[in-house]
Amino acid sequence: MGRPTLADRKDTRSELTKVALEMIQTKGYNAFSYNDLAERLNIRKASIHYYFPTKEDLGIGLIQDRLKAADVWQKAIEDKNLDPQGQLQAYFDYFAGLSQNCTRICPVGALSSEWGSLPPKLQQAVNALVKRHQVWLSGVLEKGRAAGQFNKKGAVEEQAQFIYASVQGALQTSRAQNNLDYFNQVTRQLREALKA
Amino acid sequence: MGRPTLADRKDTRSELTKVALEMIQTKGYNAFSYNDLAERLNIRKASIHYYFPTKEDLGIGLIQDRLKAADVWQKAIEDKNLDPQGQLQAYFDYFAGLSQNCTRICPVGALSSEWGSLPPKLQQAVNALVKRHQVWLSGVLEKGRAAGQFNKKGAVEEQAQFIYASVQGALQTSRAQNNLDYFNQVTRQLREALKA
DNA sequence: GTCTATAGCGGGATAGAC
DNA sequence: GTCTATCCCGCTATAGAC
Repeated sequence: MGRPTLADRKDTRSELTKVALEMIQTKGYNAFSYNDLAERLNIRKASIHYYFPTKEDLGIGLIQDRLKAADVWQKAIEDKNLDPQGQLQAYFDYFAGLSQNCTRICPVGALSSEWGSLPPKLQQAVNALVKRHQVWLSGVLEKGRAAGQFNKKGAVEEQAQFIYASVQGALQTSRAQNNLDYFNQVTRQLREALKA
Repeated sequence: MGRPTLADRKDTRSELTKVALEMIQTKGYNAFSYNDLAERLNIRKASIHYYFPTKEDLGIGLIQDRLKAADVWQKAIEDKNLDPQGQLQAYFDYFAGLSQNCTRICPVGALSSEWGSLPPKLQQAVNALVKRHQVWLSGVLEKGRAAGQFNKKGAVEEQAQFIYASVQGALQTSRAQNNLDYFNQVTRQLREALKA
């Protein structure tokens, strides 16, 4: 382990995925470059290839980071002992916070919109993350049904898809309208639609 | 089937917006080039600048085309004398068809996801189209409420936003999962949520 | 209205020094 | 691990002939 050149950076790799994530959320996958990242981190763009030989590798690595972050988030929620209603609300709150005053959307939604231009392995990584979200939502719905908090219209998996799609679309349209109320109105109606 | 040639092209401008539209729907705004368009139309890329001096002009022109197409579609729906329920279903059917077997999404959703990389005037054009959709949806909901077909939970504008966001998100996730049932499940649940 | 030719820039990626 | 230097490519856009 060599001495870091820049004293204020602990982990270049995680800084890279963090900034790349932000750029995907704000501009999209095809609108940022290694040069953009290099300027933000104050390094040369060639250095980025040490961590991520190709941009595809960077995209995949970044999505895998989100997969781990989802694990951490889900465990943290578990520890709060919220009821299913509260867990669903925490999910909505997470995305409302991610929005950063209508400047960012979900990276998965961003990548899904550029689907046809993504390398297949990156598509697979995105898909795995979508599945993870939907499985978690299905679990929450299942528990909520048992607790009498949610209705039983259709399979939980279908309701999970409904929630997921609506949240993604709401984040995007909310940003385009520059109005976070848009997002909140959608989640309010989702809660209503799921009520027992 | 060969490419369109000079002989069977009636209107280069409309061919350009048509192909650019398709590419935005499949790959996104930042993932297609004038060269891509030139190859598809079998012309040289410099010729495209005659119609659209900049890519921004092309994007705006293409969205304005969609605005006109929305007018035409809405008038055609009017002529069918469908009840509000039927009009809403026609709206869903329109997007299911636009999906082209999970290869395309709504161009507005695509552009919304790349928001931070779009020129301001293109953002404005996109916003106008979103508004048009939501105003139409609000009108349908209003009539449907009067006819006792829809519930009156919240303002029609809020329900219109809910529908719009869910459709956009459903198209995108449907494609990522390569499963058009995904889209249909979401619209089914939307109908359920709106029921009187 | 479409062409050829090219300017000018920025993209991802690599080689090799340190 | 980060650097400099560089390659090759594709991009948007322009000039000017036809």
